[in-house]
Amino acid sequence: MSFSQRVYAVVKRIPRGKVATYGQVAALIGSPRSSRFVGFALHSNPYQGVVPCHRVVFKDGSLAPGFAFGGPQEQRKLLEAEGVHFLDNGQTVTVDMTQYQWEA
DNA sequence: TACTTGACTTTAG
DNA sequence: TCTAAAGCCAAGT
Repeated sequence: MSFSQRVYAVVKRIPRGKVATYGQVAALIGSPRSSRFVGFALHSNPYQGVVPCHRVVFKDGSLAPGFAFGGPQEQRKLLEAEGVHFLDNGQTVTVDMTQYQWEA
């Protein structure tokens, strides 16, 4: 199983209504410092609709700016549709990690 | 075939 | 406490 396939396998395990961080996913596949490639693997996600890459966020709960989907707004909509609550301080929009972070 | 790049995190200064 | 740099690994050029 390739590195990217392991990434997809882990991300697919994230339940609806929960989110995980890049570092968390990287740690679960055995490479805690490979978070950069976790993002890269999701970027070239061949399983759209299968791998919920919108459930993967930054360590602080914020979303990837300008890259994901149609932008962070789109990712936010997907997560809110699953019941994930966002904290909007006017500047940045972040997921409430204390409540919604996935505990593997 | 080899080099560069990329949705990041962590550690050291 | 804040800033800077290193490290991870596969895909694209």
